[in-house]
Amino acid sequence: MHYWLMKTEPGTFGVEQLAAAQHHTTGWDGVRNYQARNMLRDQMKKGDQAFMYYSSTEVPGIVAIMEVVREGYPDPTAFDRRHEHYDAQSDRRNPRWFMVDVQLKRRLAHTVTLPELRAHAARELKGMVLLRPGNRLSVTPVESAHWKFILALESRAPST
DNA sequence: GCCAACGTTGGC
DNA sequence: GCCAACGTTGGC
Repeated sequence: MHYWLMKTEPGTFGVEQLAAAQHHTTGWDGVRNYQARNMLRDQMKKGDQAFMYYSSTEVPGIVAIMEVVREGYPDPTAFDRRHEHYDAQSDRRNPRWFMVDVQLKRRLAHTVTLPELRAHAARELKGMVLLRPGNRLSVTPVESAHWKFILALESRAPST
């Protein structure tokens, strides 16, 4: 089993919306970056776990755990002329963009914040892709040791 | 195939 | 709102 981190902006799609969705499940559509696309299409497997991460918010951080419940398939929003993620270069015969379905497993007891993660960037979370300078990938792999450590951070007192 | 210009991401 | 970092585009 592999672990991932998936970014979202709470104003666009937040954990409340995922919790309210049918079967607590949503298609993670709209990713328009080739590196992220490759992971969605080729690497993410049913049963993999993913952190839901809030970016572009007052306190960025990890808010929930999700599970991949459907493996990569073409992102239909790319075919929809009226959709903001429409891409004329993607067609059904040769789709360019892919997505997976994810299901909410649980919210974290409290947000594990970016500053909190950064505090461990030199040791326990060394090499974590999210923490690499200039990283902008919206889907990143998470090493299992890092995953476990972040869950241990969750059970500590919330940082301020 | 290089690389400058441009657009986007996302932390601060 | 600023801006650094990065990806993409397009002229040559």
